[in-house]
Amino acid sequence: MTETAPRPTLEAVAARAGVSRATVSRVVNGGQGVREPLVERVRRAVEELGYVPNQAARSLVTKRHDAVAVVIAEPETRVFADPFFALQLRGISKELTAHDSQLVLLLTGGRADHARVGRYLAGGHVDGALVFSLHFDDPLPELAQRAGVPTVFGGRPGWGEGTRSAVYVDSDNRGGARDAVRHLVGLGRGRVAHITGALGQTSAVDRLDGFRDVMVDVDPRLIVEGDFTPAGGERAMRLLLERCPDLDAVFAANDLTASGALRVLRAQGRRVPEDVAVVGFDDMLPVAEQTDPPLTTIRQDIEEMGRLMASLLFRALERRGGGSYRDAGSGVGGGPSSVVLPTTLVRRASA
Amino acid sequence: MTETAPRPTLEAVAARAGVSRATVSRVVNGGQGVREPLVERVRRAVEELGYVPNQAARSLVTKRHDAVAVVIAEPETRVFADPFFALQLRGISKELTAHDSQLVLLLTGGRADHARVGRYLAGGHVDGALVFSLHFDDPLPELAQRAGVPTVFGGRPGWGEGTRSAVYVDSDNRGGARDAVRHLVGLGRGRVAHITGALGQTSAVDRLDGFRDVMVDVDPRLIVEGDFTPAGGERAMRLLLERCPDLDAVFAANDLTASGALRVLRAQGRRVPEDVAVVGFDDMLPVAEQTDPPLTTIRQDIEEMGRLMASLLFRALERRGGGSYRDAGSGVGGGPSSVVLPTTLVRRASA
DNA sequence: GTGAAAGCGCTAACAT
DNA sequence: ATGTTAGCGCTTTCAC
Repeated sequence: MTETAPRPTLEAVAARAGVSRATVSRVVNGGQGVREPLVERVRRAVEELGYVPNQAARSLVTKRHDAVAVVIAEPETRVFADPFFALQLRGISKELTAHDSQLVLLLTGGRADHARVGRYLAGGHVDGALVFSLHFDDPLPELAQRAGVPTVFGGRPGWGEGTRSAVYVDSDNRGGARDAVRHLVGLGRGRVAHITGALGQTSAVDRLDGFRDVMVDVDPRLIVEGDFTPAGGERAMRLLLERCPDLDAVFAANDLTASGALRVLRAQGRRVPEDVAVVGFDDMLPVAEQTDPPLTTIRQDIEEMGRLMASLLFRALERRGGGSYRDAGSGVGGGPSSVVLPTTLVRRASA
Repeated sequence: MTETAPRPTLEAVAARAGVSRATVSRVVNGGQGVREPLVERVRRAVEELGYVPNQAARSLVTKRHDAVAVVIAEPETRVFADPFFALQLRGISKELTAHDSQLVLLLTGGRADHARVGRYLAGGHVDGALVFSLHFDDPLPELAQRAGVPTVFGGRPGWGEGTRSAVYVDSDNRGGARDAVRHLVGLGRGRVAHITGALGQTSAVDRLDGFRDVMVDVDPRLIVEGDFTPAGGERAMRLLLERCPDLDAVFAANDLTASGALRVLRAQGRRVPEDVAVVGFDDMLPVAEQTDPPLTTIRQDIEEMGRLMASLLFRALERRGGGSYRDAGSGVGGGPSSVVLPTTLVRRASA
């Protein structure tokens, strides 16, 4: 175990350098308006003492934390099983680094954690929050709101109370779904099935809506609920083949679901795409390119979504000038507004 | 974007309840030694104002943060591609929740991030740190040490300067590897190959040592370096088949590596386990059970490792009584010491 | 049992 | 350009 070194304070550095605390503070924070010889003396003292500013003390007065919370409303197991989050975090991470902000990841796998997360956000540990994977009944938007923490959502939140003015970044789920289904129809398929995502999330609902936009009056047995996991895809596919052995195409709500469906199709001797054409959603490379056959899917730029979320958050932070974020943006009009990113069809072998 | 509510302070609550700040503080922190009617009044005021303590202010005086940093020295893409981390985090998460501590995840994908992580740790945001996936040249142990933050490592750290007294939790990598290789030998295999992990990490080195313990004087061409990823496993397996077409068994440094190796073996028409027997390491269920054929492997209880790391950290925190951790443990003798967990062979179809 | 007051370590006016 | 000083919001002696 590491030793307990009693950390030196500003005071100590000042004493050592023979200057006032204010001067040390100035040097530590960029050294503006301090003459060279003094800067040098202070720097040396800092070095010798191994001084590092106490952030709690600093935040107390500046109201800044240089940290942003990323809240993911899923249990660890799902978060880490789905490459989706990795990509999104990557985008966020890049943007935060550019703003010299720390990324603080909070996973909230269940009701019990919510209180803790709420306390953390309200406790003033972070300048803002990026919240993902919201479910319809989720209290998180409320919590963030009441905590007074500027928040940007990943994916359109379901309409909760205080969510009307929420800023979010989303993909054009409905439009992408329409493209996927039109592609299948264009291939001459008439019995197109849909395995939905977890319908507690707007992305799943939107994709279902897109499916329906094209397949009006579809046989309801051709729609089965999944949950965005491979296992869910397998289950749904089996059910589908049982109920509608004559289906000739499947639109799966995401690539993971499609991969499960493909396994079942192969196991039951259906050839893809000859007998059944399959289209996924996400274009998660490690999944879509590894399936057999490789997956035709709807691409969304997930990393960019993450980057954009962080970027919107910083824009908001600058506007409100919270704490010392006083290099406020030009700030004409209201805060930043939501963004919906386009999707594109990526054709591989499965459809 | 959420609105900016000016957060109420202790002072405000005190005024509203008609008591002193001290009393409010007492109530907020458990209400010991305050009479019932007052407690009630204060509670109501807290409720009405939506008061939440400012953690920066609190930490400034208590020196406690009720938060623990988990530092993973890998880029996001790897962290999220490897179920290993998910499991470990799960164990940690459980233990932290039990201690009502927040988990703050810091990913450090490159040299550039190290400074930021170091500053974060030294800045006094957390009570302790749990550090993973260390590489030999990693400056992280040094940083944590100098930051004066109690730290527990996941996996034996390579011997850096200040690492002599490091506390860590590890699996018996060497012993497990021996078991794996002995199992293969017991199956009558004579040409046993080894695909190593990333040799910059002690776990990979220890497993290689275990392999060598059993296969003394092994043909050096039977050892190929991998990197703990499926792609690395594929690459290594191809090289192995080219150099030693007569090999009849493979011990892969982890399950992910084994899965890559299996793909190549199948593609090249080798039957597993008839022609080539394969053993992995980790017993990562989503991987080991899904391969074709299911993988014989060495199980380590990863979740338990995580739980244990957190548990050791808390024990250390209690001992040092840092800040108000004054319910110090019985504290006889030195701090907690490292733990090495046993492994077990899990037999499936591949060997 | 309750309140008054002294800081925790830092930044930001304000003086000089 | 540098120093002095007043807090930031909270906990914690110490009196009452």
